[in-house]
Amino acid sequence: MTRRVTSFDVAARAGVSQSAVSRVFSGASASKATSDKVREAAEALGYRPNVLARSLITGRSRIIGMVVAYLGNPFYPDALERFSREFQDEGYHTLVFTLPEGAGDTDTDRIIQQMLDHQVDGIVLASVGLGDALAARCEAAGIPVVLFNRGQAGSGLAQVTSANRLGGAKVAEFLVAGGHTRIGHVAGWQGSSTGRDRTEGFLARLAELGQDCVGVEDGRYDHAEAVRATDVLVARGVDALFVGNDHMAFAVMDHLRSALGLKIPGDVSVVGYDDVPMAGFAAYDLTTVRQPVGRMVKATVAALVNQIEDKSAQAEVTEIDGPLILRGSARIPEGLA
Amino acid sequence: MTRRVTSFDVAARAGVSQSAVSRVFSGASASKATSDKVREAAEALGYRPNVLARSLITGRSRIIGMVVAYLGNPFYPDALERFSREFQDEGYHTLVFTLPEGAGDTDTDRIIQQMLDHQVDGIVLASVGLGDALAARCEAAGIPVVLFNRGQAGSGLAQVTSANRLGGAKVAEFLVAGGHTRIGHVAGWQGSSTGRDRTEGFLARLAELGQDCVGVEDGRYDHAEAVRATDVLVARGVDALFVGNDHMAFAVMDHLRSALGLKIPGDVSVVGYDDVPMAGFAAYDLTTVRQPVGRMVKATVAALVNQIEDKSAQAEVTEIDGPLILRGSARIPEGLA
DNA sequence: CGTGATTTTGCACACCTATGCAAAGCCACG
DNA sequence: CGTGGCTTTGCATAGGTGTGCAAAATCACG
Repeated sequence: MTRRVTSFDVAARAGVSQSAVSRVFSGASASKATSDKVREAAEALGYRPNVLARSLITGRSRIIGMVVAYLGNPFYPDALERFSREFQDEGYHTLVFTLPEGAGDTDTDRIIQQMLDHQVDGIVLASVGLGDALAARCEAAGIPVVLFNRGQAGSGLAQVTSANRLGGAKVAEFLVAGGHTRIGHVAGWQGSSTGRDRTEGFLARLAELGQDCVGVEDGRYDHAEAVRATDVLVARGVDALFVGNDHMAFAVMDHLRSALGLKIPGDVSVVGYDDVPMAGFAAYDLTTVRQPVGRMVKATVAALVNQIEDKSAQAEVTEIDGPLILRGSARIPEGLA
Repeated sequence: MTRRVTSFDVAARAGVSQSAVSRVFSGASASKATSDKVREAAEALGYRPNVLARSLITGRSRIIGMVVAYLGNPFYPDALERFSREFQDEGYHTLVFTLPEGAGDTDTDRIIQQMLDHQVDGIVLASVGLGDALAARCEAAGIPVVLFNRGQAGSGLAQVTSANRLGGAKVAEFLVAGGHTRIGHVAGWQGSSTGRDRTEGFLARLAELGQDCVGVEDGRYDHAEAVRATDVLVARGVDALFVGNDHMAFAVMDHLRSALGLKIPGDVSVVGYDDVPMAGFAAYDLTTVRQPVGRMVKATVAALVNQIEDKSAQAEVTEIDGPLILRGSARIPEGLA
């Protein structure tokens, strides 16, 4: 185990002081001459600055804490992968924190502490299921936070979501235009802003169009709950279902077709939300509102980096619109094909 | 921004030296009396040891570098989530590194350097697609490495996989027992040990049973390639397909049913590999060989932690057997129902 | 060449904890 | 009470970098 090569070694070889080496590598001012000498020596010795020592002294780790709760919904792995890439490009790295199943306050506190311990420069809260306590405590710790795919009214926190109300409204218009009269809604978890907003936008537009909603059942973003909700709504004789996210929509479709023997969209139209890759698979061919993950991630990264580098920057609230993707799981209105 | 509370602050308040504080928190010997005083003072001040300073001096960061390439295959998010949990339980954290699409040597080198920069204590290479160069360089850097779901013969590296040859063999037996006579194989990428092993085990057992294989096409773990392979094999009149992983199997099934109008398992039986959660969804109901993710992850974590804590520990090669899960995508032999 | 303005450089210290070493404390036993 | 063995404690330093400050070097200009 050969000892690490330090800035002193480079300094000695280049015939300058250690601080000169430091300055060259941290981008501070240095004359062309010394800069060249230093780089050459560093190259020869294979020197790389020690990130830990640097972080210790600057108080900035160039690490982003990423809190996720449930990667079973394919929307999140997709986002995570993009986050990792984007942050890498910005010179940051991604430390993943996973919240246990039934995350209590104890767990939340532990996670926060661990993030503080590692002196993360910023935090992405990427799960709808995270308690407000977490966000509040991050904020209190003075670390920039951006909520991803999750809002929190009046929190003053930066947040990036898709235009959930608008998205819900689009679905309402689409289903009504399709001639559906008995429309039901398997809602996303109503404890989450994302779930609530989609539901609100959907119901509001439905009302504006003079349509009743046959029923709203909270699917809690859960497979089994979604199935239960489907049973309830089918019993009321729905001819269309708006499901709070794609992941639940798959469960709903499976149940409709296999257990209940219904045709999609013959008997029931189904519309989802997210447009995860799987939604395009032929087995589901799901009509759904696209969340533009790519742009959402970019916006989140930009907002976070901005806050990190300029602490006075105020938290932005970003909503990104996404189109309704027409596929085969829902009857398509005349003239839209 | 209030200054961090350091071990000196705690020491002052507790009336002991800084080293006493350090010893209490690093688990070294200390008398009950001082230990109590220190803990009390720490509690009162809200002290937590600075991980960076600790890492700097001990040379151990308690961070694991996790290299993944493609989270689109749901097997990996599942694994990642479990890794994160398991490592958290062991007091480690997970730094995620994402390999760009067409990862060249330049990218590889950059990733390695970044991991070295952060002084990760260990590395999990969790993708079949990673070049050997990466593994070799990690090894050379003297950092413990474990290959997850990926082998490399003669590399001397620790590795954890499922029993891929055996799994392939099980599928062969199952399909033959089911009375299939024109069996084809959409193989996993033959550049990966995982893909090769499954194929070898499958073909070998098929031969032992006196069955020909109608054809083997490399699906490269890719959606489009799998579809292409399916076309080729269907043209040769297959009545059963063994597909190298579930992710491709979904594409194959979609194509068989939607584009080619074939019934599963009426016209063609399909068997996959992995048993990702989606395989159980009614739309696919895929018969497949289960990779026991939970146990594989635990084994990987154990092996890595073991290597980290005892550098002389030699690299183990672990193969974990998984059962064939019978579902509806393939004809079930008499007497097995 | 002299002088002031500006850039570059080196010194020394800070960041915060772990740990080797020696001194001090404790205990038991004769 | 004295002595030896063992545990506990404090001192001082290392780990590798960034940065304020003052000295030195460079530059521009009269």
